[in-house]
Amino acid sequence: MRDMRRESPHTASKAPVGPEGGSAREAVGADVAAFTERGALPLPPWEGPAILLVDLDAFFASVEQLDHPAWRGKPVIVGGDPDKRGVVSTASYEARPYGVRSAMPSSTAYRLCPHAIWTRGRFDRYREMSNAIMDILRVETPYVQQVSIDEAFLDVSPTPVNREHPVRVAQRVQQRIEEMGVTCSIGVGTSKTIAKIASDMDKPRGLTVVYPGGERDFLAPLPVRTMSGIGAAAEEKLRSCGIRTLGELADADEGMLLRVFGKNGHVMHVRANGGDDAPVAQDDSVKSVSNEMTFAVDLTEREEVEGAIATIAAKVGRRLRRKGLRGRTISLRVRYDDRSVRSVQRQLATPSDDEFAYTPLLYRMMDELWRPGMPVRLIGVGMTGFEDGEGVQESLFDLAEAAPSEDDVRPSIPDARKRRGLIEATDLVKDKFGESAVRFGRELRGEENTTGSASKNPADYK
DNA sequence: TCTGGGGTCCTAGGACCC
DNA sequence: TCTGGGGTCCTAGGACCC
Repeated sequence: MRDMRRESPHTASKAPVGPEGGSAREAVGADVAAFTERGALPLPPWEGPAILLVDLDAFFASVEQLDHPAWRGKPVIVGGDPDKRGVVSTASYEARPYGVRSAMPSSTAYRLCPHAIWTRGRFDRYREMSNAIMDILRVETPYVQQVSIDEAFLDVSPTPVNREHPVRVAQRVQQRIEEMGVTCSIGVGTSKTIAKIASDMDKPRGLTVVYPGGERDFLAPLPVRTMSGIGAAAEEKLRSCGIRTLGELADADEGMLLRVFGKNGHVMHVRANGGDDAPVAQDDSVKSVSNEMTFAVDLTEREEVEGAIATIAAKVGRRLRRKGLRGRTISLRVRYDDRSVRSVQRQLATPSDDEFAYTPLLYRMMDELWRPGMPVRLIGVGMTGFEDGEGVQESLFDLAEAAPSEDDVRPSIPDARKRRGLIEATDLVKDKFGESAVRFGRELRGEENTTGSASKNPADYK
């Protein structure tokens, strides 16, 4: 692992600076071996807010290496099949010198590193590990915002009650996580923006600290793309305005940024100046649930498409029920073989978690997206519009009493009751024997034509 | 045999109401 | 009859993140 880090493109010449202009890594020690020896050294005082971003290193691959000792020290790739339009979810640090990266097509990764150990991933296991690690973080502070399966912000600002130095907290967190069998990189700063960027500076097992007052100098030389929220499109627009670094962004005219980027122009400007004051959020409620399927071979027949919709709709329904959520808005997304995407959404008369209720509506929505002779590459089904107090259950009686509407998909009372019983029974079977144990008529037969990959989204493991 | 899947948030236009 | 705003909801699409 240590050798790999020297090969990382991020580490060279990017040591962050503190108020005295020195390297924070000098003051702090960048790895566990160093900080356990130097742990007693006095640290420069910390005034004001302190945010940590904890990022688990090559998380999925690291869990696989933890669970398979024979895989340790070897290139491990978690991702979809190379011959089925899959992509790399995570590459272990041993695979990265070959050029393998996240989000790369698996076929490319296979060419670069044919001897790598491949696995589709075990997401329940990653979820379990992630939850255990998040519990460790919550021992340090209740102010933990999990942003994905392998990342979380912590607000560890010193208070009159707890004056512990934020860097000491970060060192302890790093050690506790290593005791779990995986490693992490941590950024420490006065805002989420700074902590996030700092955490990316030194991986794996890095600890990068930007002291209060050092924000602008830290950010100024970095390319704009480094900052979260600036992607390919914004980078290109900024470049056409002559802005390439965060320093140039910080000095840019705010009026111009507002004209070009709207509300986001202000946010970008503030953040580039080190002024981000976004709180570590406590709200982690789920806002949408969706499933997508990319087909290894494009679909051309309407019947195949409806079969796929039924399969995906059933997955969404099952996840909604598991979470105790019912949504008011159903959406259908189609990607064609030219990669163009079209989508439609509809309001349901009654919030639903029941695929038998909304699948016929999805078929009608498909009529609007259907392009005869245009092969279908991907289909997605999503539900949004959950009630505020999520998980509130409606009785079957309420379900049948609600006012009818044009797109009403509700059954009669006896139908609803029978169906609910059927759904609960199949959910139980699927809990016990797995997702493919029970299939209904319209659902796709087998998984052979789908491509698998890994999600790091928080909603997927709550 | 290039380019997944799960999310969040924003925008812009239209409908509708007051 | 023509003219306005503002507010909210809905819809489609897109940028962005891990």
